[in-house]
Amino acid sequence: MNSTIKVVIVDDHPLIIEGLQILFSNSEIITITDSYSSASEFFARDSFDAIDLVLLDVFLPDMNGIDVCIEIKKAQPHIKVLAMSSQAERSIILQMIRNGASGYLLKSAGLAEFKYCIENALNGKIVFSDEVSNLVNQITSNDLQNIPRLTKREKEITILMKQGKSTQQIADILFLSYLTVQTHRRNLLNKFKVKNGVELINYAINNGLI
Amino acid sequence: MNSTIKVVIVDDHPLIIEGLQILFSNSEIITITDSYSSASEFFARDSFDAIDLVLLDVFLPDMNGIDVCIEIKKAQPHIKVLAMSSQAERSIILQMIRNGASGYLLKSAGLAEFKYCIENALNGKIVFSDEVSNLVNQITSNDLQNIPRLTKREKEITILMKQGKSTQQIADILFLSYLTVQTHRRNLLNKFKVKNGVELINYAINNGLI
DNA sequence: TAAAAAATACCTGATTACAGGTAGCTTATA
DNA sequence: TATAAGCTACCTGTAATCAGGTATTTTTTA
Repeated sequence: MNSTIKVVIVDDHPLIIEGLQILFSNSEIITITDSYSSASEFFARDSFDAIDLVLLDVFLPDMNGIDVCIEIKKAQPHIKVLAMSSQAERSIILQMIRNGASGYLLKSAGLAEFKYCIENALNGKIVFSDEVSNLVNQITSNDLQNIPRLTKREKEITILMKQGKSTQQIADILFLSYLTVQTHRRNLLNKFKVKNGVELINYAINNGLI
Repeated sequence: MNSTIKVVIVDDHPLIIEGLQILFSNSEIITITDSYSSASEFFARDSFDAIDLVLLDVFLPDMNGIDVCIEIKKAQPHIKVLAMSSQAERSIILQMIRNGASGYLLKSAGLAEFKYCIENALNGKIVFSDEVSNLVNQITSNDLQNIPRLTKREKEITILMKQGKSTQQIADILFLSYLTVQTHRRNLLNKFKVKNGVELINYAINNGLI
């Protein structure tokens, strides 16, 4: 029986993958078994049984890390997910943890932190790299309220709004009725309790929704 | 005589440093001679003569990459500077190049891109990793002219707009006439050649104006 | 497969933003 | 001290957004 921890990496930065592989190449506890540069590549795996933990980049080219985390935990609850990012954004950290992630690491974390966090995540702990810990400690009840998520259509429309497109232009681009886009816009404003498009975009950017 | 290219890394991500060192460990052309995790560590070197190129992270804990680049090029013009970042922000790319950097690489770039860019930067070329190239190619005459800067009043109003405040609310907050705020809004849209407030805010954020 | 969520579409009225022009006053700066 | 740049303010008309309600169809999920 093999008792090493089997870790896969999902990150679109080849350098990070290289670095992690070197880091754990001599480890008898942790083995990097595979690495993927996109979410879809990862999900295309044949089997997920032999995975103990996923080191997951928060910003991937095809999906955002929160959605990836949700999908992994839904389909393979035995897999621990450790989020990695270059920046520590409170809202993203919170959403990750809320959706089942075992922790959040900054890529600027030291090598020892990586090892420590992976091992402790496997033991069921919620782990953060040092800088993130400080942020997490500052979290108030205010931050704990759920941030509504965007549906596929809503995301499309939000991105077009961000580009300065008008309701009519968005309708033309997405082949929808002007009235449908109007409805989506209204739903978005209600959903996030904002008063206009400018505030909506600002909120969406700050919370990593687009 | 030694003809290898001597490269130093300035980056606060240990993983990236590891990755780059591995990447070039077998190279006969490129040698990583040193690495630093902050700008001040780098500037504390005894001598800069033996450096051909600096791989410079744009976001460092103590200084921003643009200022580091300016200092390097001022004190040691013979050193080529290659900027590295996780994100491709047009305004930062432009400012880097304007201040003497030889190129801009995304950390998500492939290993081959890193090699290619370092070698060509040494030959005096301006180099970009693939994704960045696309962005740079999109730079139109619109972007090449200097980005207009915000006046004090305009900045106040832009920030309030970002918060979702209406023209009337902004007028109340700043003790101005509704009509005055209207004029400022119009000037802002003209100045940045955008069509509406959403686009304005997006532009301002992307270009570090607010 | 039934229930819930998402996407689609329409109507109406009120509010706000956008676009054009004009102009006096203040504050830097050449 | 000119001259430019910035700030202030007004008028008018058009276009777009916001806010309320309703409702059918499709897709997802329990």
